[in-house]
Amino acid sequence: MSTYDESDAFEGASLAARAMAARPSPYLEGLNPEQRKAVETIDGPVLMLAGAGTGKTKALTTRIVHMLNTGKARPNEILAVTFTNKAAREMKNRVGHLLGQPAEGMPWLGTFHSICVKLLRRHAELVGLKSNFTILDTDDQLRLLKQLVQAAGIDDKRWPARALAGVIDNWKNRAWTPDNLPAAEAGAYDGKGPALYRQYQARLIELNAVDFGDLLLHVVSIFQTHDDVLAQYQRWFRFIMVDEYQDTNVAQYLWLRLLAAGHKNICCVGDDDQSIYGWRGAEVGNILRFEADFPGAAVIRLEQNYRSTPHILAAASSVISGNQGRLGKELWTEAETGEKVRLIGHWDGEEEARWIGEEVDAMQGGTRGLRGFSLDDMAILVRASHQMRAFEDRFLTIGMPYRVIGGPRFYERMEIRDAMAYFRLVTSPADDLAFERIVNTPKRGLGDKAQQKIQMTARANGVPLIEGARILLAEKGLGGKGAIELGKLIEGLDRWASLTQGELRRVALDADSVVEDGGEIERVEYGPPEMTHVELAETILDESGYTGMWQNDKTPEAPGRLENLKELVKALEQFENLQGFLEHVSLIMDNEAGEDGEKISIMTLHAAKGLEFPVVFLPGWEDGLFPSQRSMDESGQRGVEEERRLAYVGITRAEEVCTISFAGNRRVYGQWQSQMPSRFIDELPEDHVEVLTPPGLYGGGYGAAGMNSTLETRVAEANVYNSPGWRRLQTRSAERPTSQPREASKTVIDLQAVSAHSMGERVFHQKFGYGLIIGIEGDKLEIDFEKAGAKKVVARFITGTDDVPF
DNA sequence: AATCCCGACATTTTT
DNA sequence: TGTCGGGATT
Repeated sequence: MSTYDESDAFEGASLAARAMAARPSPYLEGLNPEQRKAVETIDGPVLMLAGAGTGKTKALTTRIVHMLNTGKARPNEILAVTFTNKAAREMKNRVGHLLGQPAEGMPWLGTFHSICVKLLRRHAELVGLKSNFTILDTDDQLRLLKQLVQAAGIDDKRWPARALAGVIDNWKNRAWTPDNLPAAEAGAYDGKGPALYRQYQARLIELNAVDFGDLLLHVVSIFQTHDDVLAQYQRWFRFIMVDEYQDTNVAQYLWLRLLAAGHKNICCVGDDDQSIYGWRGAEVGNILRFEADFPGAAVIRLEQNYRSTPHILAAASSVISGNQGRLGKELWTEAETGEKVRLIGHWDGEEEARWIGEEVDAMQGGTRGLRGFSLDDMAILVRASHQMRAFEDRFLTIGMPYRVIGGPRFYERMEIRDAMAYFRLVTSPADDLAFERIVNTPKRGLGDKAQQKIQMTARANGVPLIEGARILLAEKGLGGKGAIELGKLIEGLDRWASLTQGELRRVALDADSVVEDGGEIERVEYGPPEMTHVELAETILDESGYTGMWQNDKTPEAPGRLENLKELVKALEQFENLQGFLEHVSLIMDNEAGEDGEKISIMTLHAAKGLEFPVVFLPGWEDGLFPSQRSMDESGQRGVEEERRLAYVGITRAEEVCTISFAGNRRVYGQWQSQMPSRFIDELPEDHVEVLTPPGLYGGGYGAAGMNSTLETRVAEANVYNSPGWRRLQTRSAERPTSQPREASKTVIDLQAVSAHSMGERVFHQKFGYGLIIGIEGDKLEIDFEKAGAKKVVARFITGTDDVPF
C-alpha cells in the first residue's frame, strides 16, 4: 500500500556503492580504532559516547557512507536527526563529500522539527489538522496565549501569559497532552493552566496551526494511537541515527523509541558531559539510561581528542570530574606540547575587558612568545549575554573588529516578521495572526476599538478576520479615516493575491509531491505568472506603505531595518514562490550573514557548543555569575552540575590557548558588587595552569585593592581574600615571576578615516546612532551621541549622515 | 490614538 | 544600568 519504496529510490548512491565496492573502502583508513568500530557496528543499538573534539561528526558521517557503500541501507532508509539546521547541513555536506557527490537523496536527514513537519503534513488529518497547517513561532504563540488569558479574565500582572507559555512548553517537552496531563500539574498557572492548555490546543486546531512543541507532540500522538502508521515508519526507517542525544527531551525520546522499536538499529551519539540544555527540557537521563532502554547496546567511547593541548584537556577533565553520575570518559591526546591554561584575576569587569582587548591585540601580532593568530581564531565565551557589552564597548573604543554570534536572528526581527505577515496574508487570507499583526502597521488609524469591532464581526459570522473586516465595511460599521484605510488594505491584499493565483494553485498540487495510496497527481498547465514572486514581494511592501513607514522613520535603527528588508527580498530569489519561501522560513531561523574581514567572536557558552577556536577567553568566572546564582537557586546541586558542564564545554572549545579570568568587582544592574572567584577555579588542576598577574599600579590591578581605603572596598577585599579560590591564586602567584610588561599594542591608526570628518559634523554609528563630532584625537573621534551620550569612537566606524541610506 | 513617564525587572535558546 | 510594559496624559 505504501508507495514510498518506489518513489523515493535513489540512483546516485547505488552507483557510488557499486563504484566503491570494487576497492577496499578508503574512507575507513583515516579512522582510529574506536571510530572505526562505531562506523562498522551497524546492526543493533549503539551508543557512541563522543567527548569534545574526538571526531564525532566524522564518525557519524562515515557511518552513513559506510552503510550506503556496503549496500546495508539505501539513503531513504536512514533516519538521521540533529537539533539544528546547521548540524544537519554540515552532515549533509560531509556525507556528500565522502560520497563524492551531493547527498541530495537523503530525504530523512534533518532536524527533529523538520522531519516532524514532513511526517505531520502526511498525516495531519489524524490530529484534526489540514496538511497545509502553518507553524507558529514563539511570538505568535505568545499573542495567542495573551488573548486566551485575557478572555479568561485572568490578572496577567500576577500571571503573565509568558509564564503560561513556559508551562505549556514544558508540558509539550514531556509529551503531555491536555488529556494525559498528570494530576500533579493541576495547580499550574494558578490552577488554570490545564484548562487554558486545552483551550490553546483547540484554538490552534481552529487556526490550522501548530507551535514548535506540537510538531513532535502530534507525531508522537499519531504514533501512539495509530499502530498502522507507526508500523509503516518502523519498517521504513531501518537505521536511525541521532546526534547530540544528551539534548533530547522526553517527547523526542519517545519519538525515537517508538520508531526504533522495529529494527532496533539505533545509533545515538552524544556526550553526557556536554548536556547544557536541561533548562529547556533536555533530559541527561536519556543518555544515561541508554543501555537499559536498548538492551544489548554496544557502547563505544571516542576519547582520543584531536583538538586541544594536553594542558587544556587536563583542565577540562579536572573540572568535570566534580560531577556525579557520569558515564565516564577520559580524553587523551597524542599532542605533547602546548601552553598551560592561563588564569588571571582583575580588579573589575572593565579592566578585564581592557586586558583581554590588549591580549587579543598582542596575540594577533604574534607577540608574547605565541604564534600570531588571526582574529577569526579567537573567541570570547561568556555565561550570559549581558556580559558581552563590556567587550563590545571596549572593542568599539579601540577599533577591534568583532562579531557577536547568537542574538536576535534575522527572521525574528520586527521588520522581517511584519513583512512576512504581509506575505502570509497574501498567500493565505485566513491567517488571523498575520492580519492582526499588520492591520495597523503602518499606522492606519485602526486602534484597539476598531480592531475589536473587526474581531466581533468576524466571530459573529464565524469567518476569518479579513472577512469580518469586509463585512464590517459593507455594513458601514466603521467610520472615518480607519474605514478608508482598511478598505485600501483589503483591496490591496485582494490585488496582490490575484497576482499570485497561478503560483498558488500549482504549489497546492505538488506540495511535498507525495500522494499516498495510489492517488494520482494531475498536472495542470498554467500561463506565466504576471510578475515574479520577488517583484510581487516588492510590490506588497511598497504599496502597503510598509517600506515608506521605515523610510520616514528617523530612529537610528531605521536604515538597518530597510537594509534587512532588502536582504529579505534577496533571499526570496532562491525560492520558486512565496509559499515555498514561507514554508522554509518557519523552520529555518538561521542568520547566515555574509562576513567580511577578520573578526574576533563574542558569544555565550551555549552558542559555542560544537565550535572550536585556537584561542579562547573565558571571562567572568565568579560565583553567582558563573556558576549562575539563579541556576543554583532553582536547581541546587543539579544546577551546579549543569553549570560545571558549561565550564567543561567552554574549556574544551580551545585548541591552543585558553585563558580564564575573573574580576573582584563587577557592576551588576548598575550596582557595584564584589565578586568571589568561581568555585570552578578551585577545580582547575594546578599543574596545568599558569597564573598571570595583571598589569597596573602596584603590581596588579586586583591586588592593588589595598591602596583604596573605603569601607566598601575593604569588605570586598575581605570577601575576596577569604575565598579558597583567591588564596590558592595568591600562593600560586607568589611562586612564579610576574609576567613581562606588555608590549605596546599595535592598532593600526587609520587617519584617513578621521580626515573624512570635521568638528560639528552630524554622523551615524551602527550601535550608538546619531551624534555630533565634538572632538578629534588621533584616529578617534569624540562624539556626543543623541541617545548614548558622549563617547570616543574609532573613526572608521563612523559614517556621515549623508551616507546613510534612507 | 499616540506619546510619555514611571516602576518592575533582570540566564542560558533551537525549532 | 537598560529595557519593557502598563497606565496616565495629551
